[in-house]
Amino acid sequence: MDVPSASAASILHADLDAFYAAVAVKENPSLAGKPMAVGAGVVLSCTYEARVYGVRGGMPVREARSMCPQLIVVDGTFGAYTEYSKAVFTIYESYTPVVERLSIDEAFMDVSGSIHLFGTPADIGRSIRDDVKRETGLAVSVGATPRKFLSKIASQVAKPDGLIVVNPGEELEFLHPLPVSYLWGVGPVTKRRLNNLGIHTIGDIAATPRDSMASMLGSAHAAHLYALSHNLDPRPVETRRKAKSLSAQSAMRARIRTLDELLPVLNRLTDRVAGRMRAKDLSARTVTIKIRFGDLSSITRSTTMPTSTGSTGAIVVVATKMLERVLAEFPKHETTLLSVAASGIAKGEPTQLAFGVDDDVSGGSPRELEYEALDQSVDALRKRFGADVITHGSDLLSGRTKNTDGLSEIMTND
DNA sequence: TCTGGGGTCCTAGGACCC
DNA sequence: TCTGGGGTCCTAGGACCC
Repeated sequence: MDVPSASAASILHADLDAFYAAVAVKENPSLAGKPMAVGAGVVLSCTYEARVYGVRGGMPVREARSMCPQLIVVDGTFGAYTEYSKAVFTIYESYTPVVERLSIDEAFMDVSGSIHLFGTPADIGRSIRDDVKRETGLAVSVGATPRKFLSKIASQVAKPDGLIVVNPGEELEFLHPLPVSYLWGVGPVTKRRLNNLGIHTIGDIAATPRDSMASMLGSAHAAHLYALSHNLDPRPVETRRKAKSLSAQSAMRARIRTLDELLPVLNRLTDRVAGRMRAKDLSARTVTIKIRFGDLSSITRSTTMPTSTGSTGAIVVVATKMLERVLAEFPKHETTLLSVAASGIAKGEPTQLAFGVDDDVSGGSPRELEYEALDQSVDALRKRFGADVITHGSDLLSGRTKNTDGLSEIMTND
């Protein structure tokens, strides 16, 4: 009898092939077999027919077109992706309850408890691939090994439309000949640094003293890569992972410089972030804005509040102050991207009223603001601050806020 | 001719507290 | 009074992932 053991190849990594492009083809079969890319501005995903020409995800659409003039580009704004993703994850969950969602098209599964029901990890990998193809028409590549990071590598090697199983005892033989870029955490910069040290394969990392990598990469990064190269990765498959931050960003084609032009964007982004937080009953303490300039350099500014909030109004207040600061600091710069993020996320905060006190009515934006989270009624706030205008965050954003007497302004959001 | 919209983790310096 | 060490929090930047 098969005894499920921790050393079996029982961690699966499943990765849908060219997900966005594949869904686009399913929705519009006339695209089948043609070089096609999904994206606007940059390529999100492209068919294997397009990859033959060198087209890759992340590449500007313009560049992709120059490599492959007959490339068909569709914009990915249709909403079928989540439907397909849900159908696929339902299949995964029919094989094991231990499914860790990495993204819309990627998951880890621990099938060690499913072996007595469905067969070996290799059997399960084959069954999942068959089910996904039959029920959704999509190809999914699967890696099955004893370790998370190794399964992820195996599924990459298996692409397109493949299955690779690495059994206990075979890991290093599989791993060591591969180029370093297969490792999670090795991007262009790290690859270049490693290559400069004469390190090209994962086996080279394993044979290099940690200290000589640490001086180039930092100690944590070096230790991480060294561990992976020796097949050390104790991380379990986790079914639920709490979000640590939420963000929204917007790239701007028309380059803009002034606060007046940027504020509507800031308000819209903040409303998106805060709305998503409230929908999940979350609140956050730290607000970060990121600005990218015309020369592609970027800066971030963050503020940590004394307490968490999910209020659009409170976040707008804090973000606006930072934006004003940045514009004063870089007056000549064009802004090409603005991002608003909330981190330090907590769950189930009590009722909050975030408020700002505006003692300067001449400017369009609130100044000298305080913010707190209060468990007080609006009436109590009105008494305390003498406000005669109470506005909701959404009113603030739609521009219907009235700064009548300018005594103060209270923004609530509940 | 410069490229979207989400995320995670790490580092380093300074402030502050014990 | 001076000096030192350890720990935590905050800010800013950077690399990387899908």
